[in-house]
Amino acid sequence: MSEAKVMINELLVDIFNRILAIESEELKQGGVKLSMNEVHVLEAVQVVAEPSMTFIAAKLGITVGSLTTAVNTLVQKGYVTRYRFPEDRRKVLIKLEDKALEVLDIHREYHEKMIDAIFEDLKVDEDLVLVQSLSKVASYFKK
Amino acid sequence: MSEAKVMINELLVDIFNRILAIESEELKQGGVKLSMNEVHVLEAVQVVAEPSMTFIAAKLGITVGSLTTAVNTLVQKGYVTRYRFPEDRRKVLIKLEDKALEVLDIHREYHEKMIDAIFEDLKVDEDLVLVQSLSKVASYFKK
DNA sequence: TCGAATATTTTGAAATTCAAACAATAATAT
DNA sequence: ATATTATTGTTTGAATTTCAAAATATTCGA
Repeated sequence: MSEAKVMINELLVDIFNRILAIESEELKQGGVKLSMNEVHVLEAVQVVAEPSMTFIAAKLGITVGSLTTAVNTLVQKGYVTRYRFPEDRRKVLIKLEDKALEVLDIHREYHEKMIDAIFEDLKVDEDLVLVQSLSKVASYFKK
Repeated sequence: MSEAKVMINELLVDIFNRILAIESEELKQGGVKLSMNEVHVLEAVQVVAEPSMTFIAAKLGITVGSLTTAVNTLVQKGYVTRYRFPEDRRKVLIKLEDKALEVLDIHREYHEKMIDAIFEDLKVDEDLVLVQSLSKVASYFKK
């Protein structure tokens, strides 16, 4: 591997290893009582086009069974509610309650700070390269 | 947030959510019986300067107690051994056995394929931008 | 309508995690 | 030297998270 490749690899591994612990710490300081796992479920519900169990689980890379238990506790804590999708009553859709939206606001602020740190000092055409590079990583993981 | 920032954010979240499941699948197909967690422990042992429990746990972003249980099973399965560091007998250092090195070879191949996919079609000066951008993300997470 | 396919929950068990208590060794201060 | 404090790691006890497989409900297609 070339020097740049070795570096990219180490950086990705490092970021991956640290990100969860640090996000978790940030949330705790923001007064949020949920685990990172639970917050990521909320985030996926918000982002996914149709928030059914199957789609949310796919977005998170976990099984639907795992998601069921996660949603159980979130429902119990009052962050989300379940409802049947009228057009296809097999599907269970998840709705975010106000409590969840507050948490997601705090989490989004953290993400924005992170992204700003990345973009600091980058020029416009460099932004483009970064977006394209990350697109490649993402599509590599999707196929 | 600008459009580029929104995209970067979504890409990072996507990559993060998928990477574990896919790495795990790749390993299974390579005939490796270990979980991704266990493989990441081996990886950290290999990378860290002095493979003591504290340093390895810090590299992984988990508590030393959690690492102890992970190392217990890896010792039991014959992938690593523990030994006391003579210069400071409080420290327990971890040594990779041949079995572990084989697994890490398979895992490294996967990482190389991933990195190659990223670098495909990128030009040299674009490589530099990517490295610098990721360095920023990494240093953001370290401070 | 009947059987296959899809969507989700339940079940049972294993893996992973943490915080706090405990034990051993080293460093510092008195 | 010896007591105190700090560092390093393991153990404990409990909670969380995960999965695969079985069970249930609904929809779709023949």
